[in-house]
Amino acid sequence: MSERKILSHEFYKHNTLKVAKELLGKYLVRKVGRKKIIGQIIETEAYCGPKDLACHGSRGRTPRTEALFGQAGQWYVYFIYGMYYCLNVVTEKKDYPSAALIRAVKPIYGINGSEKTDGPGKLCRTFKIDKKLNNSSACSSFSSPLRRGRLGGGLLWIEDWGEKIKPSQIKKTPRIGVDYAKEYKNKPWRFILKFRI
DNA sequence: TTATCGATGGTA
DNA sequence: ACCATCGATAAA
Repeated sequence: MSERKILSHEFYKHNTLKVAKELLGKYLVRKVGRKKIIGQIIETEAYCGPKDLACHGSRGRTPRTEALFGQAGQWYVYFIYGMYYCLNVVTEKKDYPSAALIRAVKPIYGINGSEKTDGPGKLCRTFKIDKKLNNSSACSSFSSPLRRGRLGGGLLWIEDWGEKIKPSQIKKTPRIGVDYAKEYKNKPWRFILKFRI
C-alpha cells in the first residue's frame, strides 16, 4: 500500500497541460466539519494563459479572476450560470493566468449514492465548494485560519495515492462550452481518464 | 438516443 | 448580454 501524499506547490507550478493530465487518478479530498469526502479525479481541462481565449485570464485581471493570477497550487473558484460553482487549481507562475478545471471525480468515500460528481457544477455541489474556498491553498491540509484556539483542518486538497496512469488511458477532446474561443475552441485540452481501454 | 430550452445571478 | 452548467422535456 502506497503512502498518501498531498500534492505540493511544486506539482502545480509546471505547464498547465502537463498538470491537467497528471491530476487524473489523483484524489480530491474535502473536509467539512469532521467529515471527509473523497473522489478520484477522472476529468480535467487546461486553461492556458493570457492568449488562450477560453481562459478567463485572457480578458485581463479583474476582481473575479484575481485568484487565477496567483500562485500555483491555490484554488480558483468561480460562480457560473446563476447557480453553479466551478473548481480550478492554479498552475504555472504567479501573475500568469492558468489553471486546471476539475470536471469530474469518481466517488470514493463519504458520498451518498444520490449525489452526483460527473460535472463541474455537480461536483462542487456534492463537495460543498463555493467562493469561500476561492484563493485558498490546495497544498496543505492545515491551511485554514485559526479557529477556537487551534488550527482547523485543511478544507480542500489533492492527494497522490501512488497510482500510475499510462498515456493510453487518457482520452483527449476539445473543451466543453467554449465555442466563443475562436482558434482555441478546438484545442484538445480536455482530459478524461479511461478505466477500460 | 440526441436536441433544445429555461433557470438564475454575477460579471463586465 | 454573456456565461468553463444542469435537468427537464421533446423529438426521433
